[in-house]
Amino acid sequence: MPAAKSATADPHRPDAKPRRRVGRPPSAVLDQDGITAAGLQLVRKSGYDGFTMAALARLLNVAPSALYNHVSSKREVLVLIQDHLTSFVDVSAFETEPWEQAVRDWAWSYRDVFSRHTPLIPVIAVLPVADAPKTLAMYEAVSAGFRRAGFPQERIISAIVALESFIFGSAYDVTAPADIFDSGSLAAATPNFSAAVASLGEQGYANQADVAFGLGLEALIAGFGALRR
Amino acid sequence: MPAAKSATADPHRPDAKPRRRVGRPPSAVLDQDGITAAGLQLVRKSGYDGFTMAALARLLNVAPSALYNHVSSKREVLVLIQDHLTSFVDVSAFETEPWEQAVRDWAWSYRDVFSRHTPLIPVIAVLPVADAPKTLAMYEAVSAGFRRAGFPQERIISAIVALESFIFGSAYDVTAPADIFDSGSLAAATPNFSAAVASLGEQGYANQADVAFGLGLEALIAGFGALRR
DNA sequence: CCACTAAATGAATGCCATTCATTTAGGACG
DNA sequence: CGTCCTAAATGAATGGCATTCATTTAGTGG
Repeated sequence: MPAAKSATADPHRPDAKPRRRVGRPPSAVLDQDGITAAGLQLVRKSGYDGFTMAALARLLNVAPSALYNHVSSKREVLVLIQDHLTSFVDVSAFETEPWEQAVRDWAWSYRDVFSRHTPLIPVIAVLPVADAPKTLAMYEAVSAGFRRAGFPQERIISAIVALESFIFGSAYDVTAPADIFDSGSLAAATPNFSAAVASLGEQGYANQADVAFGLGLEALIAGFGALRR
Repeated sequence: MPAAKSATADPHRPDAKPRRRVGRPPSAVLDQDGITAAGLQLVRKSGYDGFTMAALARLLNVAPSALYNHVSSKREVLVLIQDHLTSFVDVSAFETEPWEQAVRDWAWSYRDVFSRHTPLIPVIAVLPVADAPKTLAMYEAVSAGFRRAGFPQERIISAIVALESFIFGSAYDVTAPADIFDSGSLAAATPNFSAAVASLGEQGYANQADVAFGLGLEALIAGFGALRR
């Protein structure tokens, strides 16, 4: 598609405005894939605060109301972005690695993807899988891996849900400020907690959030591994 | 405090309006505790969608702008509510029960409280503890329990963070629709996943979310219990 | 060829958090 | 006892937001 030539008024600074005349255009400007791609681009540039329907429309060189011919709400755009992001979660290890390592690789990848998109978590967590085909594909790959590893059928979903819950919660941690556990002036009143925080700081350790995630993940893998038969 | 008498105009339906004349009132109408209590009441009645500064002001019989003499933003009200709710989390078992049971009781209680307040989770997860004294008190009680149980000092915070992440993620599950795993028309393409969902449904089991939470929690307790010395 | 429907614009609408000027009252200090 | 300073209320903006609606134009199926 060629860049729209400036054919009308105001040959000034702010270029690239919805310079298109009223009425249905010869060929459709928008579709769900394009909206999804632009949405992701906008989020990466401006974050979820800057992600507004108006800004999305501007990026797509379209009037805001045009978006509503293709999605029914802003929430639906978020769902499209979420589902697209899920295709970046790496499930390949379920084909190549033993179960423990596959779960480990998948979980780290899943957490990393959504730690940069925590505002989507409230959306994902209650979204029917039928509304998100790529997400469903991820579940299929993971479920298959669990079945092949000898998991009893009726425990597979519960185990995945538990892992996912841990992953979502941990994704928030990644974004927390480094000094989140500074008790400040109340430190004297919380000796046990403050001492624990201090001794954690003494280790030159890597990322605080990574340590906690690794610790919890290994416990879950060990615990769930025992369910196999 | 006696109900404000109708002293002015408009003796019509909508009673209880900010019928107070301009200027500083003889004694302060608002304070943070009152705002917190009204906020919680409003959330219980109208949910987080209905929780607006205007609605909160109406409940307190005050103009919306008056709130800003006591809090700097809506987010601060949410923080006040969050901290207040945390005092409902039961940490008493750390004084009376063995470590495993204490963690179990605490975790279930924590999840139950916030499963009815999931919109607070993004706020809590990145909130410096110094801004939430009751939350800090909870951490102190839990840390003390871990120390007494023989946990190495430098692992206590990571273990608590991991548990908390799991708890927050699981709180969302509680609110998910029951049919969230219906794959609908795509079921044929996801045989492993669909079979797992079906066999889960066959058990007459209790709450799906409770089963997953119990499963994950027991794995974490078992895994972390092994760290003690 | 004609009706129908899809896809754009642009102008509302209503809600929301927040700010600001203004008013009034209490308290500290002389 | 008066005079400032500051705290705490009102009410009127402000600007941003998602969403809706009337209107216009164009492609499509009978």
